[in-house]
Amino acid sequence: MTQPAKNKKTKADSLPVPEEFFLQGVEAPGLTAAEARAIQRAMKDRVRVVPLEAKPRLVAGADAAFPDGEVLAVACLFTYPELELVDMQTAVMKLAFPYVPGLLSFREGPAVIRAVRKLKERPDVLILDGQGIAHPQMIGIASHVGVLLDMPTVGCAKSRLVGEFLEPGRQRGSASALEYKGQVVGTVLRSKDGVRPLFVSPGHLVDIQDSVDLVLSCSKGFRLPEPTRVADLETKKLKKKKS
DNA sequence: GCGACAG
DNA sequence: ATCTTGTCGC
Repeated sequence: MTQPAKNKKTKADSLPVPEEFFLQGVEAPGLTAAEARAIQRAMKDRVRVVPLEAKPRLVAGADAAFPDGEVLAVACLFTYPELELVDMQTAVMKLAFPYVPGLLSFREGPAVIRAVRKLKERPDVLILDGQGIAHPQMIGIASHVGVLLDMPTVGCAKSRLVGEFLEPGRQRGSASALEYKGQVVGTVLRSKDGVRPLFVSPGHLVDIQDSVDLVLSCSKGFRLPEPTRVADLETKKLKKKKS
């Protein structure tokens, strides 16, 4: 048996063991899109869509902004269901991955994870700006971050990435199924009368019903639920400060 | 080959 | 996401 002159081994071939996905995958600079997708395929089996284990007492929201060449993530912690802000943490990193539809977690994930880890208390559930399983590989940023943090997460995106749906009613609370490849992967939810609907899908350790209930119970008069809304506002304030 | 395409 | 003032609507 003749062996190839070169034992070419791509980063995708030498996939890290689960515990090392974060260090070797997500934070690896120079990662290619193909390698990122390989990591997603290897990680997707770890995503668990199950009912939330217990009623949450602490809910967090995270989002990111991009001050030239950097990723600035903010994580906000709230009591639930009161929704009182009790902590806020940030993380700044060099931008190491471009925006590629379907690979958002490799661009924002690292910073978001760092910010969440800095919170003084561990959230019972985390809401992220993006998709959960409503994703081409069933592992959007919410699922990806949830697996890496081993924490319940909910994806709450402002627009659609994949799937078909019927426009939900115009009243707050109206919802319709988001289907993709014959599966219901999420809910198109009207969080406020007359506004554009939100695309809610389970990230990790939560199910579709939990996701919708949480987003709705966290929405206080605005389109976005408080955790994500406040994190987004803060993200922009901090970015402005930098420039 | 032609669209679609989280943030 | 980001570049950007005023402006239409509830």
